[in-house]
Amino acid sequence: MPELPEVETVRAGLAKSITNATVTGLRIHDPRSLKRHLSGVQDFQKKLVGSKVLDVVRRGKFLWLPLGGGTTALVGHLGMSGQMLVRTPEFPEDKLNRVTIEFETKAGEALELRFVDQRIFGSLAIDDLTQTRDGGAGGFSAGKNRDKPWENLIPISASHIARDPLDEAFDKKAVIEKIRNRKSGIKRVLLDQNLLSGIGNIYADESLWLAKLHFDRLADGISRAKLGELLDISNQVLKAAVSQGGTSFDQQYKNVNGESGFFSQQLYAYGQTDKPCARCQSPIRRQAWANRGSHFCPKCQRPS
DNA sequence: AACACATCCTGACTGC
DNA sequence: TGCAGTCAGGATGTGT
Repeated sequence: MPELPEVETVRAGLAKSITNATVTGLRIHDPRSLKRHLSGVQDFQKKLVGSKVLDVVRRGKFLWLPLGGGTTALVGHLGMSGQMLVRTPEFPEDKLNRVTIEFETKAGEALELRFVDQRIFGSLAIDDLTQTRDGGAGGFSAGKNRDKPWENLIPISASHIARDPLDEAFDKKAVIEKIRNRKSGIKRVLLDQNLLSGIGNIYADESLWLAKLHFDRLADGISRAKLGELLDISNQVLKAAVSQGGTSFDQQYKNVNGESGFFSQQLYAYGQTDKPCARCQSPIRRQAWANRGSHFCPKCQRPS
């Protein structure tokens, strides 16, 4: 599913419903969803149940919920098909639910967080928080609060993830220089979460269409000015998609209430195979690429 | 370090 | 209806 805008929509939903809630129980329906918690499901349960959720933080496509004393967090990644649904206990069972976390909110209400994931590429884990590499904030969470002791911490398992284009501390100039040192095609570079995070197949294709760049254009052959334009475009696309609650193509992406996002109505390239390019009317093409697909306009986006 | 690939999985959908 | 084939918003470990 989910790239930055979808994960941010989930983050905001979780923050609203379970900040300051306490974990009262755990039901594991498929332990494979906890495979990234290396010390086993017993340990996961022991560290989670009884903890209070202090905050909900995101960097790129990683989410984490600082717990208890603020030195550990529940780390979630949605992979290709993960959903985090917030339900009341009476709400009918959700299909493909892998893990249920039971909460009591500050107001005393019982809620469940259901981790639904068709393909099981997503995961939940408890991880220790560590200082960020650049000393800045770990990630984004609403309401800046310098009193949050976990402000400048990040889960060890996400500490290699670069800042995303919506991050206040995103260093555009530095990222441009790094891109200029890459000999891969520009799309591969855009998808490299160690260089900049949050962009996946949809928003890569959209950004490249808007910038009129072919996905296989060698990154080191693109001017600094053009790369700056591309990063600005990515920033705008991600922001616009966040404002629409993300992109829902099928039943895979839903917010915490099980609702779809609306950004699919504003896509120019991704999923638009054979439809006319909005600029030049040439049919958009889908080309097999790196075990997935690239959507582009063969006229507006030339390989060289 | 950087790069290209294979791999982890299930279910929905298409066409015969 | 059944069955094979195709497709899917991602990260990671591997060998070079």
